[in-house]
Amino acid sequence: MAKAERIRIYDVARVAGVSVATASKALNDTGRMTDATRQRVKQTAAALGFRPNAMARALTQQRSFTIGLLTNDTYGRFTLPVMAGINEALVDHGVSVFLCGIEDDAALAALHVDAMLDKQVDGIIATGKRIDRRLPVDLSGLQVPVVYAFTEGPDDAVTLVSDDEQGARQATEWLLGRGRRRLAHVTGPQSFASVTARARAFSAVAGADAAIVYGPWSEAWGHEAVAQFWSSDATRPDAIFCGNDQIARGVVDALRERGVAVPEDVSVVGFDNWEIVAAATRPPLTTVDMNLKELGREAGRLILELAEGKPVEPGVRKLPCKLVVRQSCGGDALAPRNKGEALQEV
Amino acid sequence: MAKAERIRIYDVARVAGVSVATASKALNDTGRMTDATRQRVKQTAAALGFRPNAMARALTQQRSFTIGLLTNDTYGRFTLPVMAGINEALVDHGVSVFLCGIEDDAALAALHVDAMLDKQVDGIIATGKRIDRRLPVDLSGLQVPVVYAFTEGPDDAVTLVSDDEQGARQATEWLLGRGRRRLAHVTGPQSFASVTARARAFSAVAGADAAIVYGPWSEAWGHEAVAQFWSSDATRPDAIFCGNDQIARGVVDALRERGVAVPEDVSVVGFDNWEIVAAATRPPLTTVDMNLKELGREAGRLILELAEGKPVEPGVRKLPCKLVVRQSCGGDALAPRNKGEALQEV
DNA sequence: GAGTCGTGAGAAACCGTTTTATCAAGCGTG
DNA sequence: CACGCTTGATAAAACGGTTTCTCACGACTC
Repeated sequence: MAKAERIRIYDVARVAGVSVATASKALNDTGRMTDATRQRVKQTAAALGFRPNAMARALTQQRSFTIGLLTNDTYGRFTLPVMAGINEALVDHGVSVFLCGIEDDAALAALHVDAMLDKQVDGIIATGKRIDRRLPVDLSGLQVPVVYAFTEGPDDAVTLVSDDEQGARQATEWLLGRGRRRLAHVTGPQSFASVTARARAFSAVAGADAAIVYGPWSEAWGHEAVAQFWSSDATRPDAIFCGNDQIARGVVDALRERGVAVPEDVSVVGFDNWEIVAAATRPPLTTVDMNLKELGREAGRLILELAEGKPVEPGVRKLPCKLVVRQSCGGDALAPRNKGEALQEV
Repeated sequence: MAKAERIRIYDVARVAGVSVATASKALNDTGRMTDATRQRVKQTAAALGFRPNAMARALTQQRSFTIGLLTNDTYGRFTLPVMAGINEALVDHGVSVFLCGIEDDAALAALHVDAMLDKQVDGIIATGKRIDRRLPVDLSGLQVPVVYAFTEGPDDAVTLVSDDEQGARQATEWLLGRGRRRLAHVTGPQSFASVTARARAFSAVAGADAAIVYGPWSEAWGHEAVAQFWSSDATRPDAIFCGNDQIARGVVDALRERGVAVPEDVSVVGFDNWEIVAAATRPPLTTVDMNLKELGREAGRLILELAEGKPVEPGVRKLPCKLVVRQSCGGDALAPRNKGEALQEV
């Protein structure tokens, strides 16, 4: 099969019996001409299967319909849904995404950014695996707009993060709503901004005397925390809100091994809604979903507006989390309003 | 800070006191000129911070230094390492990657492919979550080269897959090498080509009478399989080779709950080396790594050669797996030669 | 019937680079 | 000293579109 020569606007013009200029204007719905002419050109183009060369187009217009996505999460559970959301928001506008994984390597990052700039991207979205860390590259002062999603940016930048406090509040209120009264919070290292934000919200709702313990983001830490709590009758909670799903899984496993029934004796809530962990836990975890895909969609929308020159208010935008109810807290009679939707997404 | 105008080759030429043509040739090490002139132009370009406009360049040359990556794995554990490998192979050549997630949606796929073609990609790499399924889009007869990685392509295509049989053989031999004699294989649905390939290799090494049971790819199935085996004294194996790490984790958990010691009483091997599962299992899993990153690197190298017009032999290339030794089989006195390297990558 | 105006369409310039064709100068040669 | 050859450098033509500017023509006005 011979490689079909790609047909150019020149061909369309010739076949339709008009000039190249007229053809261009007809196809872009610009300029003035008879409606008949416009239709004729369009039909000819369709018949010939004409597709404009995006390179040539980008050269004259100031848009390449291309954006760059920079991440240092190669490419873990946080970046993945964010990417999916970005793509979803942009595909309808004919915008393609350059994916660049930079492994906390400043030189590699600079290399990728230069390559993007050379390729005339209309904007750059920076994303990472941690909300309170910056990528190892300076994106300020670039000639293209930048949006930061799930990673820290300069103060005057457009930044999107999930609302950790709101998510933690919702989880805690849910536990209280199920009649639990002795709440505990088992979470990650205090050096994470997310950890302190969630802990703050937990304290505000559960009361200042509710226990909070910090440790690594691992299943093993979940086991250890349970061991600590159950070492004395006085410290045993009837509900445990965990900083992520891995810790929650460790907690649930440890409780089962001790003969403590989940959710009958103790309710457990996780954080992240990491399907593979949350759904495999026995019983499956009720957990907080950070809505990362929606965060990605929003990032896509914003970078698009910026690329089109529309003004976007700089600052940090917090997007709400939602609780996904499974079985680790018991029946769902008191499920929050968004429950149905949440389960659907699972 | 005023947006600095991007400087063009025209500026370089003017400052260096040469024509645009000379400047172009100087910078690309083509054409003929005094070495002094060439150096002067290069220094001027460097001093001015000149970066060529990739769009303009792509218009004249026949290369855009851009490739498209199509995946229906949005974007799970298989595509991720493959992508990382591809990027790694291409970044040094100044090639950027368009990432397109198509959710088994033929219309979306066609949309993305058209967008890629419009953007003059130099090639397309198709990848997926399953080695024996095709993407819902026909990539044959395109005017750009295509490489299939971890997904099925046409017979006359360039295809890269991991060597399931070799991986399974290595795992099985490893169990025999540790003195185990009653081997069993707990794996996924028989409808997967990977499953039958691994089972075939397992049988060949462990003997035709070694048990093989098929089920879903889940932890729960691991539990259930153990229950079946332990229902009778006659059927209890002393080593279990699992079809993936999730099943293996279910098996290990089930054994522990029954008071069967791993690895003392029973050795367990997984498949996939999915860090998050393999490392969190107690004890951590010895498992087969499909070397997906290397597979991605190879895909990158191949698409590059094809884009440069070099001939590449079509057909299926199988890349070897390697065993990653952790603790679920006991000490590592008999570790295979690649053990050191394997552990390093963990 | 001459002047004005709105309208449809095309010629040409342009985007930023590469590449081809051309050309002037220098240099040895017969 | 005229001739051909090599060499360094440039002008100009691509590449495939968009956009600005110009123009011819018919209708309308007075």
